[in-house]
Amino acid sequence: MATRKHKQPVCDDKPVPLPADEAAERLARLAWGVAHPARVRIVRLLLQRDSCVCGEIVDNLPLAQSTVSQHLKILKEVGLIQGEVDGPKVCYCINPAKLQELKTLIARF
Amino acid sequence: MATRKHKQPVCDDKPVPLPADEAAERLARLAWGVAHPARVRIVRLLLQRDSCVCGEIVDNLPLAQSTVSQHLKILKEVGLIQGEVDGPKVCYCINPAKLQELKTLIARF
DNA sequence: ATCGTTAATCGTAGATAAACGATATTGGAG
DNA sequence: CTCCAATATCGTTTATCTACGATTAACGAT
Repeated sequence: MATRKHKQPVCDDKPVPLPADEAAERLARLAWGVAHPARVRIVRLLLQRDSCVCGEIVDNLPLAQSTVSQHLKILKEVGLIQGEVDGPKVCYCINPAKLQELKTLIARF
Repeated sequence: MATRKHKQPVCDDKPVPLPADEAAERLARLAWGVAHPARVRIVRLLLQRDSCVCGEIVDNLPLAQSTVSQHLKILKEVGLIQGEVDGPKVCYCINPAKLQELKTLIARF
């Protein structure tokens, strides 16, 4: 996608379509974070209980522990959640700022 | 994902975790529709011009016509846009109801 | 009837995602 | 120090996405 080698008069009438592109990528990335039922449920769960040990999340999803761990990783990478090590456990919680950003960007659609 | 053969007491204390799951899938599917920069831009474009011939969309994206056509197909499948044949051209427009649904579901997060 | 334009579909290649089991890693208990 | 429980990571398999060019289908106009 990022190569941009086709179409577009390159630099004629329009100012340039790139500024909108960066915004599009941020929104796409955030949307992507919740573009899977398991991840939607994880976010919901974290919002309800406000914080949640990984094991609880696993128990609430019909997925293997390793799979859940991967989804958590994705959500972390996107920035929607953050995990804090608490002894042998890891406590996850929502990153309100990022969630708000997602809400705002979608709302402004 | 859909096989559900791990974890969860299957059918004990909880009424059943499926109602929430269905909602999660609807949201995930809608989010998925805009989980790609090109599709975000298409939606934006359609909102600006309120209707748009396919060719214009192609001209506004750094992608081949066939690729754009695929993204349009995805957006159509998700229900966010609809296309109407107009002679040899196809005029796309937003499906306001679906977009609203997406907004609402995200806002209620 | 044929041609040119527009858009969808086909076929393919490469990248990424999703899921799992198995294996490491970490930290607290004994 | 050793063991156990909780997570993360690895390796693999299968499926889906993304992108492209080429082809097909649909329509208007000549």
